[in-house]
Amino acid sequence: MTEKAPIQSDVLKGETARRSEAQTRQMNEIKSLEQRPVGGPGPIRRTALHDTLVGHLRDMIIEGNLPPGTRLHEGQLGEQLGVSRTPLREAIKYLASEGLVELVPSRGAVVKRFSAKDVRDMLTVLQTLEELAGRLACETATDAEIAEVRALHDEMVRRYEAGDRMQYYKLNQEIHTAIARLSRNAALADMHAMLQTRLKRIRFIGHEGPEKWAAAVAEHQEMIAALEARDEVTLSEVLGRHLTKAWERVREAV
Amino acid sequence: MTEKAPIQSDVLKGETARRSEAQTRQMNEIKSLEQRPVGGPGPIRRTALHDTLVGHLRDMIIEGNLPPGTRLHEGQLGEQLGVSRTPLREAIKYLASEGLVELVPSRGAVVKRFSAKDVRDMLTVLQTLEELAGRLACETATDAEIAEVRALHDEMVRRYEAGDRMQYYKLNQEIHTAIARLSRNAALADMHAMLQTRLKRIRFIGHEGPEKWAAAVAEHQEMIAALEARDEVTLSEVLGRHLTKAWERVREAV
DNA sequence: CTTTTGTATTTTGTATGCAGCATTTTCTGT
DNA sequence: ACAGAAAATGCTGCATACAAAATACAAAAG
Repeated sequence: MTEKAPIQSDVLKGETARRSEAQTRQMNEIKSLEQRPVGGPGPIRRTALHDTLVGHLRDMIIEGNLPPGTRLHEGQLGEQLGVSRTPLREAIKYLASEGLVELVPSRGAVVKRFSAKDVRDMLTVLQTLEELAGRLACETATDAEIAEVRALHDEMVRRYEAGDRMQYYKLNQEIHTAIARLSRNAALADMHAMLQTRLKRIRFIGHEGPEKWAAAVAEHQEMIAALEARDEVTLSEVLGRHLTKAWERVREAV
Repeated sequence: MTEKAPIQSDVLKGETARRSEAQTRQMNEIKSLEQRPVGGPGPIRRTALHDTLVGHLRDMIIEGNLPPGTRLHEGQLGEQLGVSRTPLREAIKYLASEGLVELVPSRGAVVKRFSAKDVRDMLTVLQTLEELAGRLACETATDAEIAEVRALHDEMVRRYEAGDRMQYYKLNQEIHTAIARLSRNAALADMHAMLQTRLKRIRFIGHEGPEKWAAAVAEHQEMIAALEARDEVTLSEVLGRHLTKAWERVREAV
C-alpha cells in the first residue's frame, strides 16, 4: 500500500520534454512494484499493465485517496501514474463494470458514492452468499484447506491481541474470501469478491470500539469451530449472524 | 437483434480510402440502431458509443456469433462495427470485468468458455439470489409493480401459446429481472443481472421439449400467484424450484 | 525427416493528435 | 450593477500513429 505513495507524489511538474523516455521509465517503476515474489508453480507471468492499473486505482479508491464523488481526471491521473490516457481509460472502464466508478457521458468517470442503504443492501446479499458458501464449504472442502483457514484465523487472533487493526482487517477479509473459495463454486466466489471489493472502502473506515471488536473475534472463533466440525448448519448461521452484526458495527460510520 | 446483421455483413472489403468519412457514417448507423423509442421520463440522453459497443458485443456473444473460445480480433472487429480499436478495446475491458470474455496478456481477449459445472454453479447462486429477491419483493413491492409483472407474465403465456420461443425467452428473463428489481436492493439486482447475462448464452441454446416447456410455464404460473398473494415463503420456494428444474432442462445441452 | 533458429508479418499495447461538448469567463447592452 | 450572450478554456471521446510482442514461415542444421 505505502509503496504507491512515491509514484503519486513525485509529480505535477509541467516538465514534458523528452516525454517518451521519462514515461517509459515511470511505467517500469509501476511494473516492478507489482512483481510478486511468488515461488509458486507456473511461469512467472509478469503482471500486465492493465491489471496493475486496475489494482492501483482500486486501492486508491478503497483507501480513500479518491473519495466518493471525485471526478477521475484522465490527464492528471495519467501523469501521476506515469501512463498515457489510453490504458488508463481502459482500466477505468473495467472498474466501472466492477461498480466502483460510474461513467457519465461526456463527463468522464466519478467514484461511486454508496448510501447507507446501499451498504446495507450489499451486506444483505453478502450474507446470503456467505450462508450458501458456508454450507457448500462444509461439504466440499478438504481437511488441508480447512487447516489453512485455521492458520489464517490463528494469525488473525494474534493480530487482534497485538492490536494491529490493519493486519486484522486484511486477514479477516482473507478468511471470508477463503471460505467463499472453499465452496468450489467459481460464480459464488466471483460475486462474493465483487461485493467484498465494493464494501472494502466502508469496512476500511468502520472503526469499531474494543467491545465490538472482541465480539467480532468471538464470532470468528465460532466460525472456525463450525467449519472444522463441518457443521454446515451452524457455520451458515454464524456467518449470517456475523454479517448482521457487521451492519450494526458500521451503520453509524456510513 | 436482427438489425445488427447488416453492420456485420457488409464488410471485409479492403477499401480504406477516405476512411474518416466512411467510418463516421457507419458510426452513425450504429448509434441510430440503439435509439430507444422511450417515451419515459427524463431527457432523451442519446446512448454513448461505449454503451452501444458493449451491448453489441454482448449480443454477439450471447447469440453465438462469437462462440466460446473465439479470439476477439481488434482490427477485424473494429472494421466490422465501423469503429476504431480504441473504443472497442474499452468495451472489451468492460466485458472482461463482466465475465463474458477473458483477457490474455499480450494476446488479446477470448470469449469465455463455461463448463457444465460452471453453469450449474451459476444456477446455484442465481437460485439463492432469487429466493432472497422473492422474499424481499413480497415485502416491498407496490401493487402497481406486481401488476406490471403480471402483465409481463400474461404476455409471456400468450407467446407460449403462440409457440413464439424467442419472445417467450425474452419475457421470461424480463420477469426474473423484474422480480430482482422489486426487491429494491440494487446490489441484489446487479448480481442477478450479471449472472443472468452470463447464463443467457446457455439458455438461448437450451431447446426444451414441449412437456418441459409446459412445466416451466406452470411454475411461472405459481410464481405470479405467490407474488400477488405476497406469500414470500411460497414465492421463494417456487423460484428456487424453478431454477433447480432449469438446471435439469439445460444440463444435457451444456 | 525432424528440429531449431532466424526473419517477416501480424496483432496487441501504448502514446498522441484532433474534434466536439461542457463549463466558465468575459464582454455587451440595458 | 446586472442579465444574457458570446467567446475561451479544459476535458472527454475517438481516431490514428508508433512500439513491442507474438505468431507464422522459411531456411539450415542435426
